[in-house]
Amino acid sequence: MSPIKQSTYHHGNLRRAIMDAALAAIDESGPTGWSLRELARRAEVSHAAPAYHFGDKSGLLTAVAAEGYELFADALERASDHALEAGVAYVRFAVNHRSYFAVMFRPELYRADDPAVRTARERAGGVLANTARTLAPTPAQTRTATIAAWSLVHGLAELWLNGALPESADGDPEAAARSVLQLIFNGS
Amino acid sequence: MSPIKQSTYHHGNLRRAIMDAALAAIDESGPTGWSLRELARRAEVSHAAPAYHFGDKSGLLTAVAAEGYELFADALERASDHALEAGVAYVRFAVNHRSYFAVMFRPELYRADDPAVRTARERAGGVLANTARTLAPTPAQTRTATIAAWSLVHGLAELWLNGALPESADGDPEAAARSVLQLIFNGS
DNA sequence: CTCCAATCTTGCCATTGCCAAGATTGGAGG
DNA sequence: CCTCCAATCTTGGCAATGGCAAGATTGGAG
Repeated sequence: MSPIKQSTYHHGNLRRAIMDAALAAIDESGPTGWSLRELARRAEVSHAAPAYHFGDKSGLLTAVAAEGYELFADALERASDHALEAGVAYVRFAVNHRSYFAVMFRPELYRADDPAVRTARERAGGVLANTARTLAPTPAQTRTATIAAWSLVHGLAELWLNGALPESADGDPEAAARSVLQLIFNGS
Repeated sequence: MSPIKQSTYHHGNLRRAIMDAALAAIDESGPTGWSLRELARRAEVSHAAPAYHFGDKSGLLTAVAAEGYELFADALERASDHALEAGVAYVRFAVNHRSYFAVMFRPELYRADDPAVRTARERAGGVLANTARTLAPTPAQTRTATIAAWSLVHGLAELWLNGALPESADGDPEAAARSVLQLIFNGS
């Protein structure tokens, strides 16, 4: 709008802007339904700016996964007092941060052995394992119970996100998670 | 090897050959880790042969999803006598046919409203719902129990496939499914 | 034997991912 | 205040990709 021509060069760090554009794009078209150049146009940067900050496409997704696992670990920690609430938090995170979630559990899309990713993922895994530990009827079944609980919430999140459940059209994911978890934990 | 130059034109129907090449490629690099032209080279056809048979990339994945849901429904039907065995069959299908499975539950990759896909998916869903019906403690919880059972096996399959569980490196997915399901169903 | 529709190929173009080289900037050091 | 520099960002270019259009080949119908 200004009649004075602005510089064509950006100065601040565009890294955040590009990440946000990527998250928005993933939200709309899935983790692979967009191109780097399209992203650059969204963020109003040159077509090579993403490559400068992230190396390449899988580098960008690596950063998304790392940040995602950090946020995920935070969210699980906040609810780790009660196993049931932690399960609800798992599903809530998946639904409210679907861009992160859709990348995190598709290791073929990014460098899963990246140090930042590995650290964050292990932190989240630790919280999860700790929370699930209380669920096993006997100590010998700790591992099986952990896998069962994890599978339950992860499966619900995935089915909800990809629209396999009719409920995901208009329903409330947290309520669904709560009733499923109550049925499994308490038999009611 | 033959000294006589073969015709450069294929005659039979290449559709099957291209599908198989696609399945192999998906197996190696995930549902989006390959290109149509790479596929054509694999199947030793021209670079436009896939487009003739499937229209475009998402058309090819639509065909994969449709065939996948058919095979999936078959597999579930064969085990539908016992809920637990049906659950094991769910996981077994995911692991043994990961190419299909990886596409089926990513509707943003293909045309989910395709008639063939829709029919096959509804058939599989029917078998699943029928099998799970016996699990609810009270009739009012039928829906919740169905979602719970589905989530459990689906989550285990996903976690196993993307390597989130350490067990998936060398373990036996069917055994894992069986112990998880026994713990949830029988409490042991 | 002729012809045709289905099948498959070649040719083409805009777009993409990525690399190399150039441009611009704020800030450090004098 | 000036110079210089490293980080940041842009422009330019190339091979590969997806998809369309047009041409080639074939088995089979009549």
